Amino acid sequence: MKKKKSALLTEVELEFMNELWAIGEGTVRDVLDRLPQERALAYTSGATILRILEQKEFVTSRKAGKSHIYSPTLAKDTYQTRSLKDLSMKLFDDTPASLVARLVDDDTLTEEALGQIRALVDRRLKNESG
Amino acid sequence: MKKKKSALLTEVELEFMNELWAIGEGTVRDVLDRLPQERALAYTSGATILRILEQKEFVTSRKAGKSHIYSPTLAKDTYQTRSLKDLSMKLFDDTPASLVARLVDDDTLTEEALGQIRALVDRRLKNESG
DNA sequence: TTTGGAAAACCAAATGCATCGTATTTACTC
DNA sequence: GAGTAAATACGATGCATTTGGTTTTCCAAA
Repeated sequence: MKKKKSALLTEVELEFMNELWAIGEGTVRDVLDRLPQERALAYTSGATILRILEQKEFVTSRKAGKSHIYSPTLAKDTYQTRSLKDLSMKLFDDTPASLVARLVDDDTLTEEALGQIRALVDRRLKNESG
Repeated sequence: MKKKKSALLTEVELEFMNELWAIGEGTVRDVLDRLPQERALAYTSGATILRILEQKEFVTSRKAGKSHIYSPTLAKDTYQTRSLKDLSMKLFDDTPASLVARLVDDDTLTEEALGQIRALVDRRLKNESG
């Protein structure tokens, strides 16, 4: 009885979800129109992706006129957390600190970004409920 | 002429690379023996994965006796950075700070882990070459 | 030195999923 | 009812994962 829910989005699925998260909800056309110029997908391709997302329960749809309007069933935040957990588990021995260690070692990080990161951590530590 | 270097490991490839990184180098048998009990892959499956990794230039091999010995061509650190960059780009608007924000918002993070994270960031900020 | 066997390499493919599209049908609008 | 835009059905292609069957390679014993 292994309920091995995949839970993670594929590359193209994520591409579509990002647009849905940005606009809240939308039709196939809405999403397609938001993709970059050079990404010239056929209408049916977009429809297929959204249908698959619905099947995997990442989105739901409702009928409006002749179109379906799709909306995410999970918040982007939630999915971000899930992804980080997955990456941490697979590549960082399930140790979030070592993930951050690698991140802040990145030479291309700006000082500004570093400052922001410290501020975030500090704020969180202060707000810790005792 | 798009030279679309994939650059990222698949799930099983990563599983194998993790073992190679742990032991430095090894044969098909060496890697297979390190996988968890319940992961009962056929020998040929392991050999195939390593051959693909070699083809993608994530490992090289040398002959020793009748076996091949495989070793990584890139450090785990390097690949960690690459993965984080990819995740940050695809899911965090290319803003590492928001990635950390999500990470430290995770309720399951221990206070200890949070402290470690802050220490890392502080150390990095102090060591900034002026 | 030959040979027999074990371990590994090599080859070729089956399965399943992700991506993308064409052809066809359906459903509004005027 | 004609025209248009969306939905649905269906399938081609390619990659990831896994394996079985066959050949090669090396070692050790007769």
